[in-house]
Amino acid sequence: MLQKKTKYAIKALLTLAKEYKEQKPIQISKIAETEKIPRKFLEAILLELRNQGIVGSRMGATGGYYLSKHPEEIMLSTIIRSTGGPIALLPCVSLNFYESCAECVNEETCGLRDVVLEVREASIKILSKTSLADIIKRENKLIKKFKV
Amino acid sequence: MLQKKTKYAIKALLTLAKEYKEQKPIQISKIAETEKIPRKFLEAILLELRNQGIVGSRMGATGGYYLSKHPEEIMLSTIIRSTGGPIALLPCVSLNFYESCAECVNEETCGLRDVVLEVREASIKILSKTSLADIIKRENKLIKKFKV
DNA sequence: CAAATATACTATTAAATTAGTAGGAATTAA
DNA sequence: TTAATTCCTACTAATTTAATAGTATATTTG
Ligand code: FES
Ligand code: FES
Repeated sequence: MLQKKTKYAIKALLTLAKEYKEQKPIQISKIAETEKIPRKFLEAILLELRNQGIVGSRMGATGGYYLSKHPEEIMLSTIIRSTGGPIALLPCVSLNFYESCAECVNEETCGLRDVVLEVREASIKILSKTSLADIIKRENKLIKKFKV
Repeated sequence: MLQKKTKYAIKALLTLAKEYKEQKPIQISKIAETEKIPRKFLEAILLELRNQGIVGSRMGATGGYYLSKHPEEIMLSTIIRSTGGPIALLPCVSLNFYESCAECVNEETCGLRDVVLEVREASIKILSKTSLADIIKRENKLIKKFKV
């Protein structure tokens, strides 16, 4: 399961993506309101995303946050990882949060690891080809579909 | 990420699968020892698996636990679910642990949900076709491969 | 039947993670 | 200079996960 933090991050970035125009900042409070995210929590999340280079910011009055890349270049897998969420089901197959399995004698010959590796590949395949722009596209398609 | 509980469950069931012979019980303490699982914790896990119908048990001296089905019939997806682990990345796409997304206005038109749904399908496809017997087979293949 | 050896069950406790908050410093526009 | 905004550090609260304790109940065996 993704943490709330990760879900909030995705939602916040989607808001930025929807009004994307290079370097044009949007305020935390506005994002918090439209996405129903606790203001202070969102502040911390955006700060983290900034330190990861996913968003940029401008301080002071009329300041705020903006995407540091085009919405088509920001992938779901990147967002999940940047907010501390491992994608793999077990630490022994995680690229970015690797940890060896204490109880398993030998990783190389672990049958469970072998399966879980396959699941990770399948998940990453989808998550790393889906950008913020793609999510918005999907949304529009769904809206059309349900309006009929 | 799978919980330790889930990983312990899988490991324990693999031990039972490796010595599978209908109704032949193996003791908790033996499993705990070979898989390095805290004894009392494993006791609780096996009890839960029994209540889910995945294993059977016999009380008293010479008692213990045994698989209630053939190792080929016990799927990874079933074990994960039985130990409380949702497979989906978000509760709104979980079959067995469904919960609506508080902040999302409309599930039907949510683009994020749409992606996450796809990830779930991909994961379940693998997990629900992989049985305990399959894991053991994979293990043997890997052992062969690395022995050469 | 009694002793030994298992699981069954209930109730806690401990540890770790996640979620959220508080408050002031620094920065910028007007 | 003032108002609006992000930056940053340090907490606190809530929830979930991991693990333990202790007693009851069942079964085998001498
Ligand atoms: S090595 Fe990670 S599950 Fe065995
Ligand atoms: S409905 Fe679950 S993410 Fe939007």
